[in-house]
Amino acid sequence: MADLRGGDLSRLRQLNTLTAIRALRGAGPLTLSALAERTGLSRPSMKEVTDELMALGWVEEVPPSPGTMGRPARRYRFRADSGYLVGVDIGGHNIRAAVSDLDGRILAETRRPVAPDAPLDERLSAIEQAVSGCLTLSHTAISDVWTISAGTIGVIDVEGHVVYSAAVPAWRDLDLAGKLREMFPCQVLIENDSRLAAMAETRRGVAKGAKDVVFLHVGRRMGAGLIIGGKVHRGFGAAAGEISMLEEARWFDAPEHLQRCASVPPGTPPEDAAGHTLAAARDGDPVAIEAVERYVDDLAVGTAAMVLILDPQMVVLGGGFSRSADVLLDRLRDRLERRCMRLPEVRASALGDECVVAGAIDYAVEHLDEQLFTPDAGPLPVTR
Amino acid sequence: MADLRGGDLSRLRQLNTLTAIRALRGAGPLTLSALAERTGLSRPSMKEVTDELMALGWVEEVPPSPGTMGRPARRYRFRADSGYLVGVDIGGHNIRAAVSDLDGRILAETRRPVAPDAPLDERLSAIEQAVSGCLTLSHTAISDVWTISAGTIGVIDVEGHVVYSAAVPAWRDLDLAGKLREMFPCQVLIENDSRLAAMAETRRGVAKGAKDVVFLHVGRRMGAGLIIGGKVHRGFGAAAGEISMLEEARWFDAPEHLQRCASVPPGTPPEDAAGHTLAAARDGDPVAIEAVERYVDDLAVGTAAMVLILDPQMVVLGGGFSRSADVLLDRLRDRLERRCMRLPEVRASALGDECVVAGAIDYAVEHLDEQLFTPDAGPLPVTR
DNA sequence: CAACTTACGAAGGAGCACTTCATTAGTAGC
DNA sequence: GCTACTAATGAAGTGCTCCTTCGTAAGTTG
Repeated sequence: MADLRGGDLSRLRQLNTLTAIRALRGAGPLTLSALAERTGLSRPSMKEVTDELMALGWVEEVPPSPGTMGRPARRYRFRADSGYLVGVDIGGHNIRAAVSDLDGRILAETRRPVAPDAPLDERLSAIEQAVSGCLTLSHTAISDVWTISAGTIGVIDVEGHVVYSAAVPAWRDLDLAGKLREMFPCQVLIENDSRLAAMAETRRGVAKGAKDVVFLHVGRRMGAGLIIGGKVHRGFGAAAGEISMLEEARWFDAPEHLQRCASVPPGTPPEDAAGHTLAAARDGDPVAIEAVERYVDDLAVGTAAMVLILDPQMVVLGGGFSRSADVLLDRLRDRLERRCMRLPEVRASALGDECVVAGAIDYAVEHLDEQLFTPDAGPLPVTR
Repeated sequence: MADLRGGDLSRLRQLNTLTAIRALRGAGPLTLSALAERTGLSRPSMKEVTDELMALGWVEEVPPSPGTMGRPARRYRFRADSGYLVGVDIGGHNIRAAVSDLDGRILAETRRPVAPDAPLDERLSAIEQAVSGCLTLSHTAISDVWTISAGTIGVIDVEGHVVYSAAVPAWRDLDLAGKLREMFPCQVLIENDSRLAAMAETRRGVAKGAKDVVFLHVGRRMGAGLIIGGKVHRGFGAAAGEISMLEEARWFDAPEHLQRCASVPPGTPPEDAAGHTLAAARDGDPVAIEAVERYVDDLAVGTAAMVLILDPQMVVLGGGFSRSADVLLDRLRDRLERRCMRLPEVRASALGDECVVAGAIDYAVEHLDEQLFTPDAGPLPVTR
């Protein structure tokens, strides 16, 4: 019972215009006939629509492809470069940023280390530097950026305030969206990093096309991102996926098994300890294997809870530890098989460290699509 | 990226026709002007649409309301009685059935007891009797029934096969939808009972309008139904909500605390034991209170898992034990507050034993709406 | 260079919704 | 009982969008 608005004639045109854009996105350059066939419209009507879109700057003509029979058809493509999107991953130890076109194709990427206990100003200026760095790399002006989309640890409310963040002390109660809006003159979106990573997996990763996905963000901290019905699930208070708060789920302290393992050489910096244990387990060190077994035992409890509650199509293992997925995956699968009714596919992320940045960009793309393809949004804006 | 179909002129008309039906549903009889205003169409256009709908039998004229200024406007209403829906609750001990009109208003209801260990044939014939009983009560012919929608314990796959059912032995591996199709000459829908009850709560119960709801189906067996984004969440293998399978969630044996309580008089039939304990706790019996405390302790673990994972707007306590919600609700709220990040609203179902039947009917209504309001479904069928 | 293939562009036609205006059927006041 | 007022009705005319059809243009192939 969403809207009760009946259709005007102009609305039909609007609908067809948007359908044309939609058909041009993703698919490469298309001829008029191909477009007409895909959308079900006749060529003359399609012509009018494309003319309008060209005038508005959403679509441009590309040279016809030679070597074809008959008169060469003119081809049109979506001008993905008529605007740019920026994704930011505000992690504890690193700030990553990437620039993409409106199709979400990443053009440049940067990374800046930052201390976990750095004061707020330092952290914010690292963000600014990371963003301007990748803008420079991709020869893009900030004025051409339509949306900046950032992911960070913690619970972020609908307006972009950080409600809660265990990992970054300076983050708490911060109006992050407001701060970023002061820094950049464009639309700002904020989301939880695990949710963004989950999104990236369903858009461009191993879970491409899956509708119900549980993404495990495993590293020195545990997080989860849920895709339900093909959409990111935020929850009523934007706190969905925080299963690590539940003692019985045994997630909170699970990484300790890896970090405090006796096989880690003394003097190893704490951020590398778990990596050592996982590597040792891969090489057959029995002490390390024992630690990994205990780690996966704990990981599997919270995961089984999510699988039993949601019955997803796939569980994706991502985050820092997913580099050692070969050590973890079969063990996790084994535990889940015993605990769950139906074992979902269990796979490792293929996106690695870029998953949050990519997800932030995918989130911005989705936001753009929603703005475009919501019928009641009024006429298409001019892009130049 | 759902459909790429551009709009035809006829599609615009179709869209407006459906919008008109939509506006007439729920809202009572409407005048042409009122309809036109709601849908945004002009009166002349609306007139054509209503004429068409009258010809097809979807809408009928009602006498104009007297006592109004000016020329009395003719009024139209949706013919909710041009078809009927039947909802069935196939429980362990009872079969319930109800007949409703196309708006989901329940016209008649019946109940037939059946033994939990009854053979398949007996159970199926009880279903047939329950359905024909309420058809007789409401003076409805089976040929006027468009859809039969049934809810039952267990995991039901997409085609209506029972994949798993712990409670009803004869149920396992049954093609329930097929059996019902043999019995009744209409569309058949099958769903898990907890999910249907959850649906009823968001359509007509305490969770009306809420988008994310966890429904606890508590009684001698534990179940859960999830509403996510306003829709019933089935899961990829239709096994969502089966948290009681997880040992750590402590749901499976939770009812034992109530059933084996020392305050239950010896000789009480097992199905009444828990009711006794809950009643005794209400009266202040310390032994019973102790049992209830332990019960809610366990109930809260699995519930907290769902709340932390999904962050719902509301938790609804339903099922047999919800009659004693006054004893349970505050205790549950207290536990959840301690365990969860954000305490959702916690409320008791107001629908009682009818919740599954009502949900089955709501499910059928939703199915009908989807068929009607999916643009690509072709022209409206004639209803008479 | 001729024949063939394929796309383009203009013209004519149909369907749907909008606006406008005279008409009709009631109620309220004298 | 008559007149004035109100609000819905029905018909006519207009505009927009999309469709079909047909002649023309721009290539490739033999």
